[in-house]
Amino acid sequence: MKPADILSTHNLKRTSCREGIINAIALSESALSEQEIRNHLEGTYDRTTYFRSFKTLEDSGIIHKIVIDNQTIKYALGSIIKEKRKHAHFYCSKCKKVKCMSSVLTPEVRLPEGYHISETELIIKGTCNNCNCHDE
Amino acid sequence: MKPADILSTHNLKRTSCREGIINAIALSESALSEQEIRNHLEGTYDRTTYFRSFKTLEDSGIIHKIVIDNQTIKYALGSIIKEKRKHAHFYCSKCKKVKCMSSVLTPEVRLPEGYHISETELIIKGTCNNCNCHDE
DNA sequence: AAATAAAATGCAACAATGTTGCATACATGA
DNA sequence: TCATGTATGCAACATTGTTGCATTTTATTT
Repeated sequence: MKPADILSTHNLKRTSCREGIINAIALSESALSEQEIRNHLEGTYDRTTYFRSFKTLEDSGIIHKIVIDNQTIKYALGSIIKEKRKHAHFYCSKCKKVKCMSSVLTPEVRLPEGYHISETELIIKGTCNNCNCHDE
Repeated sequence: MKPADILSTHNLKRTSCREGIINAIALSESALSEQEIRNHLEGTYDRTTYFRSFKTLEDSGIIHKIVIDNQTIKYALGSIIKEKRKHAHFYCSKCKKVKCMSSVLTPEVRLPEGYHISETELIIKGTCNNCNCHDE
């Protein structure tokens, strides 16, 4: 599905910024930071526009935000677009890339009486296959 | 073990700020944000001092940082102090408290060939027993 | 107890991100 | 094409992270 269609499907207006964001993320095999997305886009947009675009796209489930630590925020396509189950995210401390690990699903946890779960995040940190390969 | 002893054990100088931080966290049943810790302390310290104190204490494993999202950062005692295994953290979206869920250990994940794991974080979001109780 | 060396702190300055209000520009359905 | 509801850009401000440097403090040595 094209970025434009994704937006229409979710009753969102088609704007170049939104389409660009979706496109950039869709083309990348790893999750992207705001900065990385900005570099991919042709047009130049205000920070506020990115902020609100991310929010809108996230609210619709088109993208999802992955917070590695408070200085490392990445965006990937949401499960609505890529029919994926809830998966873990891997952060490589060398190349700083974040990849969705579709082979690792987030566990079904059991909490004490009275707790309600809305969301579970599993973040794995380490070094990726690519970085380890170059080392040897 | 008292805050002062914890510091000595780790070859760190005893300062009121560090002791205060450890003390505040130790007395709380939930993880604390910088702001919450600051409110607990008697003395007033510069932001930089907090920043560096957290870093030092974290490097020594005395405390650990829990990043819920980039605007919600909490600190809890490290596993060195409380002999705990790596556990999940629960974030209540109502009361905003973060609790260490010692009953839920982080899973042992298996990644594709070439990946090396240094750390695994499991964050569960939802509503806690206390908040759900008051609802009904 | 005083001196000293090493380390912690406060202050200034700056970067990145988050966030809101408001005027203006734009997309889309009629 | 027009009208309307939105999206955008700009300004302004909050929070957190981060570094350099001068000053103060801790802990050790005399």
